[in-house]
Amino acid sequence: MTTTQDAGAPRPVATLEMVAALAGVSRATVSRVVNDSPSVDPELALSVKKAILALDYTPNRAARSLAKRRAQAVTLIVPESTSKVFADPFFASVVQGIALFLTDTEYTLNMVISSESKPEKTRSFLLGGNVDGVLVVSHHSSDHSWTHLSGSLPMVFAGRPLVGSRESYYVEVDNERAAYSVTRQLTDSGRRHVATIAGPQDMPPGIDRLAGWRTAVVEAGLSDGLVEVGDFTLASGARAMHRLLDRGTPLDAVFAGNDQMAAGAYTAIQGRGLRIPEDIAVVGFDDDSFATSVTPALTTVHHPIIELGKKMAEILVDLIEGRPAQRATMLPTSLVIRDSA
Amino acid sequence: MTTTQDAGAPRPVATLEMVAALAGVSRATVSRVVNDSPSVDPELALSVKKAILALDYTPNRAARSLAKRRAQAVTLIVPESTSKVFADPFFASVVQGIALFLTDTEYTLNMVISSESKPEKTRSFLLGGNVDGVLVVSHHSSDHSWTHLSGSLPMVFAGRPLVGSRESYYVEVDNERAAYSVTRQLTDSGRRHVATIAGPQDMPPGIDRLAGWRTAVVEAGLSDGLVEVGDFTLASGARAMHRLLDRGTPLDAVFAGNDQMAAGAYTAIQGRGLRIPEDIAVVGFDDDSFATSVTPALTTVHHPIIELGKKMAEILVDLIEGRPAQRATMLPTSLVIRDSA
DNA sequence: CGACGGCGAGAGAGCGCTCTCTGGATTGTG
DNA sequence: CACAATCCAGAGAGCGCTCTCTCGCCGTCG
Repeated sequence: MTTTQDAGAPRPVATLEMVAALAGVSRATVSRVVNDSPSVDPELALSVKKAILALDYTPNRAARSLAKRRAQAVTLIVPESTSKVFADPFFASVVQGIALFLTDTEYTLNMVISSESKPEKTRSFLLGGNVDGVLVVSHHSSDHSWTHLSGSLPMVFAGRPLVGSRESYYVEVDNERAAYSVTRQLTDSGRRHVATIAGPQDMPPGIDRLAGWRTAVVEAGLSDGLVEVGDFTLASGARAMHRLLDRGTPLDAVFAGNDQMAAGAYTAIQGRGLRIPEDIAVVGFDDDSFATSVTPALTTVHHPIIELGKKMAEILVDLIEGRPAQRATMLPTSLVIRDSA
Repeated sequence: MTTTQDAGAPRPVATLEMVAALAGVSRATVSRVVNDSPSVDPELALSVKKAILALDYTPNRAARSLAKRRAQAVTLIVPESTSKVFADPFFASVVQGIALFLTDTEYTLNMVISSESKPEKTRSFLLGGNVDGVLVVSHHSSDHSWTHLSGSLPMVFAGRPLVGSRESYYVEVDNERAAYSVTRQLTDSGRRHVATIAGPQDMPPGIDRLAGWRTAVVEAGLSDGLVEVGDFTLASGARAMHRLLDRGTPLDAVFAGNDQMAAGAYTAIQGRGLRIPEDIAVVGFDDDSFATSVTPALTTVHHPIIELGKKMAEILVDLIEGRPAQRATMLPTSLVIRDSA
């Protein structure tokens, strides 16, 4: 019914000045209280706080950034290719972790989809002083197109970048070790024909998890030839499993590079009338929503993805604020034993 | 207190002033060129543009917002409950659509996870003039906690809000009609025992799709008693399907409220050795990644989710800029016939 | 008892931009 | 040809905040 007349009702936002007036002090003092700097008379501070409450005052971000020459914002870059698999539970959880950490800070999270078509736009946005730091989340290797920015702007990656890892800040888990240990779960229980559905071999997690599997099977004196590669999607997992099954060689266990592919493997295996884990044991990696939504519940490696996001944000904020941080951060994983192996 | 000796390298960002100096004009003129306002001598404009290029100038967001009294930013609210199912392909695609639209505008997208624990923080952030508009995406009904803000701030919802839909702006598809038509696909092909796995009955899509199914089966003279309710997750779809199968009554077709639940139904059906579509035909809703990653490929309703995100953003920007917009926007759906029915 | 030091609060100068207002040049009109 | 209307660029006042600098007050020391 209402004719939307512009941005709506007069929204009388309180300013620092108004608070100062109400509290009978100078702007500077209010500013000190707001940024709880030391050395403000407690009594005065109290009356300022009351005024703030009374006026429902919120500092204006723009004014603050302008004065501070700090954007008070960090940007999450979503490479376009990733956005297609935005639905990846990995991505989703990382973002969640990041957002969770940032809500307790002064930093705002903004998101840009970096269209490969006009990277210039993204670049100038980032370098234009609109952002204090950058987070890059992607499973893919292509995003190292951003690595070069890390000289001019703090940035943190999810996962070890394929190149330039010595100069970059990143957070990850020890994929290789975790893959090794979950594969051991298979070999230790007597499986003799242990295959793997590996992730893309141009991505560190794909590479490292395959390496961990290989170490385990070789150590157990088994063949390391049962490898098929997928792309971390459910469908690719199913296809890879079919190829494995079509080889006609014995097969009694498989380690999938992530849970989505494991779920795909399930449909292939069960579609052929085979049982899990009786005929073929399956283990995955990530412990995401797929792990528990399949039957039987998947034995997998718990990947602390939300933690990973939080940690990334934490490191970025440290960097922005000039605190020292270590370049590589490893988060612990743990084995989650369920019913599939 | 860290002596923030700004860790970042000297980042010599160009200012309007510098551009003006280089071009030999006043700041005002540069500003006019940047905002391509009319009435600037083309020749002058050209030299300004050259100066901009030469200095790699990017307007400072904070300064601009401060002067304009516009944040030039829109916020996406992610209710905490949703963030748990952030991996929902629906959510992911909507966000993608939003981001895609906004990259071509002056608006920045920022994301907040509204923790139910401290809604006050979110509220004051939104009302503090840090944001020009709000987008709310959630399958759930709880987010109408935000509806009351729509008086003070333009906001657009994904999907019809359960309450207050007359006063809200939202974009959606005609769930009921689409559900009707996909169910017709079942009844028209001679299925006589058409069940449904409905979504939550406290969410408009859940309600409307069930209604569409009901209309179709009643119209075909069939029973409308074969209803089980799920929560839009894969696992719930499987459970609901099992319940349907356990009824012991004849059943030769099922309409799942979304593709994820349809995928869940697949595992239940195939797990019992029944064939799709020979024994039971299955149709879904959304046409998301699940639709094509299952075998046989799912017949479903194409839900233009990315478009929906784009449209939401478009409407929000219209609202912010004072252009008129209609409250309810319906996007067209289409039937996608594959192999499952 | 005067000088000095320390500390807390105020004054005021910006931060980089927008936008209204003004003034001068150009064009149109009687 | 004088005067008004038109147009366009420049001047300058902020937008709301931070932060350095200054000042006034008090306690302490010589």
